[in-house]
Order: sequence, then structure tokens, then C-alpha cells
Amino acid sequence: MSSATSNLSVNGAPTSGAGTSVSGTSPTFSPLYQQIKALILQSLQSGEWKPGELIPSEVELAHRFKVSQGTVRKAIDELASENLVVRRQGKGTFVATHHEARAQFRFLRLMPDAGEPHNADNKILEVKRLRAPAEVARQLDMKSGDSVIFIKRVQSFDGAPTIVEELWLPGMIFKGLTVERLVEYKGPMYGLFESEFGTRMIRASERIRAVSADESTASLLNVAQNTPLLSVERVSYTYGDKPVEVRRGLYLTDRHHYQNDLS
Amino acid sequence: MSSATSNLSVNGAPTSGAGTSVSGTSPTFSPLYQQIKALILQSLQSGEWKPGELIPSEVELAHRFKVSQGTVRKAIDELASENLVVRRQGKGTFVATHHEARAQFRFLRLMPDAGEPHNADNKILEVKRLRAPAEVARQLDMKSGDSVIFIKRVQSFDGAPTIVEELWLPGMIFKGLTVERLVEYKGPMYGLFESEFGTRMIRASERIRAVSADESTASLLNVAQNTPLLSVERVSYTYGDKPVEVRRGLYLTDRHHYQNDLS
DNA sequence: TAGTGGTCTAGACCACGCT
DNA sequence: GCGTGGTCTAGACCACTAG
Repeated sequence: MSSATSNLSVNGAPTSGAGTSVSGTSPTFSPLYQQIKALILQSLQSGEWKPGELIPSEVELAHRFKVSQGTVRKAIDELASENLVVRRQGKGTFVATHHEARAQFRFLRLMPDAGEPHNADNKILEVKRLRAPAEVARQLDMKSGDSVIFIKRVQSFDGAPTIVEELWLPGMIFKGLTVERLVEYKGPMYGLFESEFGTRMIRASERIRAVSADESTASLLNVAQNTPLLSVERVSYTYGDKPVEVRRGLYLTDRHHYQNDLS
Repeated sequence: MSSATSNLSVNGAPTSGAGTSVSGTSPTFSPLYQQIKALILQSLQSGEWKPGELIPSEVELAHRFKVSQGTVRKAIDELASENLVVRRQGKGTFVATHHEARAQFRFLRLMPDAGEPHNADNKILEVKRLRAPAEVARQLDMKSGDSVIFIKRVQSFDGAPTIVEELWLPGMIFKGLTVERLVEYKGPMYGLFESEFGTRMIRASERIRAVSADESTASLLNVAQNTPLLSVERVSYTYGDKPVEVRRGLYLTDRHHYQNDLS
């Protein structure tokens, strides 16, 4: 036992140190279950429990943290609703991973107009190191000129090239990422990132536009120049809302569509 | 008092009648809080509590339904997470409405590239009754040829026409919807639907593509023909997952983008 | 001060997966 | 049978709003 338990703040005697800085009327106030959530989050982020692994049971966490099971439960409820953790009745709670059918299409919203979504055939065109362009550096919260890894690829469905994509990744984090590793790797790219580079994508934000295919993209997608394409600019974030990927995809939408559900 | 309370099924003596049809191992099983949720949902759908109104407190509902407050609480938690209801600490729980700043942009994901999102200037081009085209009828779950109301409009931001949109609504539900009422009405269109036609939009599903502007659309948007546009096809649903609106928007994305967050 | 939602607890029991 | 998550209860207390 390493210590660091029971530094929790009781209601009415709020945490002294870091965090929150609520802009409300009363000084600060963090419910116990939020503090527990933060502690569990730390264990996830630090890799104490790795993707796919079973985390301690609710009762164990409860008396590790000296709180009731209900409080741990509420903390885990939130983590589950954020897809950081997956509950399985009768078995336990597991750290979420990108190596599962369930998570495969969470970050790919391009669906075939007819038929079930299926996996893309992935063709890597280019992998190289370069200095971050100003715009990319800004989005990755790096200094302009810092080293980034650049990837360009084409994805095909049923033999039809459909997505041309360019990615920029922080060189520091993804050091050692080569075209070989990308080509050899079977499964989702975020699975590779998670397993090989210890970086798990938590959420992403996309900006979508309609653009015209330029000459080079048109030839890659096997369409006429100026064909309308969906431009999808994505920034992905890992723990602590740290941006770790910038991506720009051009989607051919004659037989596919970007699916979005509003609720 | 109209009866119809306490027809709840205890754990282990599951509901006999309708619903669920779970494809699991055990016959059926609906947690109590789900049953409570369904009852509250009925009151919402029937208009017993109208949009914007205060619903009974948790304690009152608890002993109206003969369950603990915690059970009612969990039912309302789900309704709140589905945006059907809004909780306000110290005040109570209110039926959600489209007449509020919060809900304004829930169904409009087109954001300006720079600056805060602001309201569109709305210009109605056309309102008429017609017989539902086959495709629209299918999406609205109607018979082909049934009466629908067709609307065409252009929306502008800062004086720049940006969205050309066509809508189809079931004639039965939206009987009496005229161009005058649409023009006179200030506020979001879904607010009008909710107040004047008793139909509240709960969720929507959008399919997004890139297309070329045809001649007529180009002239409405003040751009060259073949300018790439975002095509957004939406089907909106009210209570019971009943489709009640089909919409096809063409978005000009040179100064705006469709914003989507993946998590 | 009273009423409402929000948190926390402790304990009982149920559904599920495994051994 | 046992351990896990899932449900339900009853009661205490806190935070917020309003009269």
C-alpha cells in the first residue's frame, strides 16, 4: 500500500489545493463522488490499470477510499458514460479500449448508404517527420516548428477509394512510429496508438465543410477534378483534454454519408 | 384522481403486457425506475405537463407512485439526460422547451468560423400543401400520396444567405400552418411547432454529403453554380420515435462549418 | 424558513457470469 | 456458491431558491 488514500475533503471543508476554481457564489464545492472520480481518473491516466484490464470492484474501491459503495458507483457511472470504462454485470468494470467492435465506429461517422458498415482497406502513402506548421502547432498546443509526424493515407471500401487523409502527431509522443509499424498493424489506428504509444484518444472535435477536389486528391479517389468532397478537420484529445492528433480527411460521399444523431 | 397509479410490477413478477420484448435469457425484466420513467413519459406526451412548466417534486411523485424518492430520482435522471426535462436545484424540475437559449443551437450545428453563433435571418420562400413524394412518405412513415406541408426558406447570417432549406411536415399534424404564421413567429421554428401544434421534437438524425450547387440554389445563395455545398438531410422524431419532419438543407461553408463532437 | 434538487450512507436483495 | 454490477429503500444532511 502506497499511501495517498483518504486525502478527501469532507462536505463543507473543501479541498485546499488544486483544481476547480468554480465561478459560482460559494467558495468551492466538489461532491465526494467527483473527488473519487478524479482519483480513479488518475489511475487510468497513469496506466495503473491498462486498457482492457479489469479494475477493482466497487466494494474494494469503496473501502480503499473510505466511502460508501454508492459513492464509488456514481463516480464510475460518470466514467462509463464518458466511455472511459465499461461495466459488465457479473464480471466487473473494465478499462475501455479501442480494440473492440463497439469502439470501432465511434470515431468514424462515414457510413455506406446501403449495407452494414465494414472495415476500410488502408493504404499508407507517406510517413515522415517535419516541423509543425503554425496552424497545426497551434491546434496541438505546441510551439511552431516543433517536430511532428505526418501521415498520409487512402482508405477504400469494397475496393473504391473513398477517404484521403492527412494526420499530424506530436513527434515527442509518437517517436518511433514508422510506415512499417502502420502497415503491419491490423486493427484500428487508435488501437495502435493506445497499445504501442500509451496514448488513448478520449474525445474529438470535428469541423465539416464542403470543398472541391484538387487535382492530386481527385486522382487518388479516382474522380474528376472539382468533385465535391466532405472536408473533415479533426482534433483529438487524450486525458486532461490534451490535444494529440490533428487530422484532415476528404471524404467522397457519392455512396457514403456522414451520419450524425442529434439529441 | 383518475386512477392508473400503482399498476407497477415488483421485481421477479415482471409486467405481463406490452413493451420490451427483450432478446435475453430471462423472460422479461424492467427495473422499477424504468417503469416510473415510462409513466412520467406518458404524462409528458399527453400534455399533462406542458413545455416550460414545473412538474411535481420528486417526493410527491415518489409517494404518488408508491416508490422511494431515489427510484423517482433515477427515472428523472434519465429523462434529464435525454433533454426531455430540466432540473434546477432549489426550484424544481421543468419540462424542456425549445424556447430557451440553451436549446436554440442543439439542432443547428452550423457555426461561424469566427465569432459567436447568432440567430439567422429567416426568409420564407414558399409554403404549400402537396402529396408526399414516395421517399418523403417512407421517411415520415406515411402512405405515398398523403398530404404534407412543404416549406422552402433561406437563412442568412450577417446579411449573407447561407442556408437553403426544404421541409416536409405531415399535413395531419401541422394543419393550419401558413406562411403568415411562419413569418410572424419570432423564435425558433421548433418552438412554434411545440407551442402551436403540440408537437415537440425530441431527437433527429442527419445524413451529410458534399454536393454541387445547382443553378437555382446558387442564385439564392449568391454564389457561382457548382459551388460545393453541404447537403444535410434530417429526419426529426417526437415522442415514441415517431418521425414528424423531413428536412433537406444546403449549407454554404465558406465562412461557416458544421461542428460535431465525438465522445 | 420552507421547499426543492443534490449528496452520502448502510443495508437488503436481484440478475448475471463463472466455477 | 460466490463475486460482480444493478436495483431499491429509508433516512440524514447539504446547497440553492424564494417568500
